[in-house]
Amino acid sequence: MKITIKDVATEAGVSIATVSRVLNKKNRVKQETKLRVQQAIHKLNFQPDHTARSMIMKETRTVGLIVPNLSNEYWALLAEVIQDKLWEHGYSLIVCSTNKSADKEMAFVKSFTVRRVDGVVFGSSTLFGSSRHDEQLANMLKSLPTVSIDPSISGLNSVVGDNLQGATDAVEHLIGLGHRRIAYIGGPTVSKQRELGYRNAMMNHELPVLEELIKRGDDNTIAFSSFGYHSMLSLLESGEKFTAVFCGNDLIAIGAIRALEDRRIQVPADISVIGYDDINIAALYKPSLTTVRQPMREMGSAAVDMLLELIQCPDGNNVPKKIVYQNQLVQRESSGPAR
Amino acid sequence: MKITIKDVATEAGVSIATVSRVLNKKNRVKQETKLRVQQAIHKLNFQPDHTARSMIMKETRTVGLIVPNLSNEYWALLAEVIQDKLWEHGYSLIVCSTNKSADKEMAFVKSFTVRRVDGVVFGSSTLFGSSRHDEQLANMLKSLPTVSIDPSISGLNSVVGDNLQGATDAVEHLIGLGHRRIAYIGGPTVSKQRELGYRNAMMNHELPVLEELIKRGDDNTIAFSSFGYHSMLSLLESGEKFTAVFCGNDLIAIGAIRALEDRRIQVPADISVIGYDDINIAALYKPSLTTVRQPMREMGSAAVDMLLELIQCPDGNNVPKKIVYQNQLVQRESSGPAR
DNA sequence: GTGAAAGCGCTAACAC
DNA sequence: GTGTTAGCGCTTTCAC
Repeated sequence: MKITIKDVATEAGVSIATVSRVLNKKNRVKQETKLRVQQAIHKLNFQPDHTARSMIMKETRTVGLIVPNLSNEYWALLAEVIQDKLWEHGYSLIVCSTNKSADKEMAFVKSFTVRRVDGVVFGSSTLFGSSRHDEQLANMLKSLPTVSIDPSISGLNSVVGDNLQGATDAVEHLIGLGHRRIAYIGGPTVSKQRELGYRNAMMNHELPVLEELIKRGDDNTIAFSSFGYHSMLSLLESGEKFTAVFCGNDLIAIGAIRALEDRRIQVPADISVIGYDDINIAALYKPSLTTVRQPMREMGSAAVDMLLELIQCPDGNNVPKKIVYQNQLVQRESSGPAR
Repeated sequence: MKITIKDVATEAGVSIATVSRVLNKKNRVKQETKLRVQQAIHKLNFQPDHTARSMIMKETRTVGLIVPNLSNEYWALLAEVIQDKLWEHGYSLIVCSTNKSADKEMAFVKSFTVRRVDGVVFGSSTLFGSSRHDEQLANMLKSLPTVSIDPSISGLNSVVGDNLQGATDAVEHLIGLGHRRIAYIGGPTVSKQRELGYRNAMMNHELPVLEELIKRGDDNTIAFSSFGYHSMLSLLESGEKFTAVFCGNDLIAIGAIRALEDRRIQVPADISVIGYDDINIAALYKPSLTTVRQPMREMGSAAVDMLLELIQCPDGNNVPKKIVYQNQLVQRESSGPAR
């Protein structure tokens, strides 16, 4: 049988109200009774029921997190940072990974409302369109204190990385190195902003954007690295000339490099390759990857700050904010001067 | 104002009990009233309060997970698998990462009891000794339906990988390739079983275990890859001869390979390297890593099965079980015949 | 300072 | 079939 506040009250010879008072250290209790109660608590090893408390206080001290998956380092790190910071403020984190299923996404949010979480952090790479489904999801999200990471959903607070700028910088770095024919391998579920950055840089320098040099793919189930591998192969086989390739993320870049090596093409001597995200392995890979860093720790931390503020003053001004983090080019071995 | 069961009852012109009945589809309700209630629920967009329900039902449909960290692919994958499977059974997952802090570990478990989670999955690489602290932790864990992953704590159900056997196989593979002087780089927080496997294989073949060829390290804060890098450097500088090295995990192996490459030593032509875990990058790395695979998906899935059983029949036979998964050697490019 | 009592939103007897 | 009522374990007025 679980120990309740009643047992403690009996043990200490006081009323449950008094026990509650020492538990919440709000109203002052006579030092002597307080001590008696504390002893009783200790003796019975009483743990106040969080569930009952939640019901009255109308707060669960729980927040929900939605991410596409955890096997992606990017999201795993985010989850870790968020959990860590939330914990410092007394909150627990329910983590949900969608595996890119829109249905699950919806079901998770629904479960968050039912569970009365105090807030939610929404990270998702499913492209937010204006479909019936997305609209419905956005509405559910809006009824909860929510901050969105990465997709910036109109009407919601969000923290995002400047993918457009990061991608532009990456491609301009390539152009600065003398490259003119630059390919782009985007991959499924990669931010459209990155492709846009590629186009932006090319246009800025009046370089033609050749659709033959662009690979996108839409198969969610394929691993990024193998997508990169096969895209590179098909690029090579197309016969189109190019001296550099900008990839939608690091895993794609690694796959692409593998394909080049298999064909005895040197990186960066023959072809330069750039990735995105700066995952752990980027610095360790051989050749180490030139890439663009998303400041995940900062983004996660900022998201928590925003969320906590939303939770604490629900009536605060509700003009949605967006925090945009700069993405930084990290030059390493995989990019070099054009032949 | 939140919509409650009362509002629905009023709207539908029935009592709250009837609403509850259609909600729980237990006792049968007249088709007609049921319809009226459902319409009211829909119209008011009523979401039954999970918190209130939990209090009565004495179950929160929540389980807690403790892992050292999420930035480690190994644990991230585990968390993902567990969350996924739990969700299918209607449970949510609270994820906590300890960053190897014993204090946090304890605090998390305490919060789990307070939050009345229905069960906990405990994964931790902190070596379980018999210290005062560990004993206390084990006791708290035992008061909850718990299954432990990796450390097998006496008195708890657990699912583990056979690190001893996996490591033995790896080193015997090296020995089979003609290697005689084999080094071991263990790293902080790496399962002791792996070192034991190394020693086991050496002994099986009557090969001397040279302490000079063993690197362990105890600095929790250092990244595995850089630990591998520096350990390899120090091994090289020690002047001791060796033709192969078995590493405590893949990241350490990658660090070690980087060090060898920096010294213009070829892998595997000059020195063979083996890792452990078979993380994603292992197959992608150049050279691809010979390693030992821990079947994380299976382990996570088994843990959930065990936990669910524990939760569903708390009075079941309580002889703790342990499921041991074989670890499989995966031969790739980084190991080859001894010179 | 402290206790009695009224709920929080729901489920589960127990009547009718 | 459906309504009434008594809680679940706590916090919080409101008296004293």
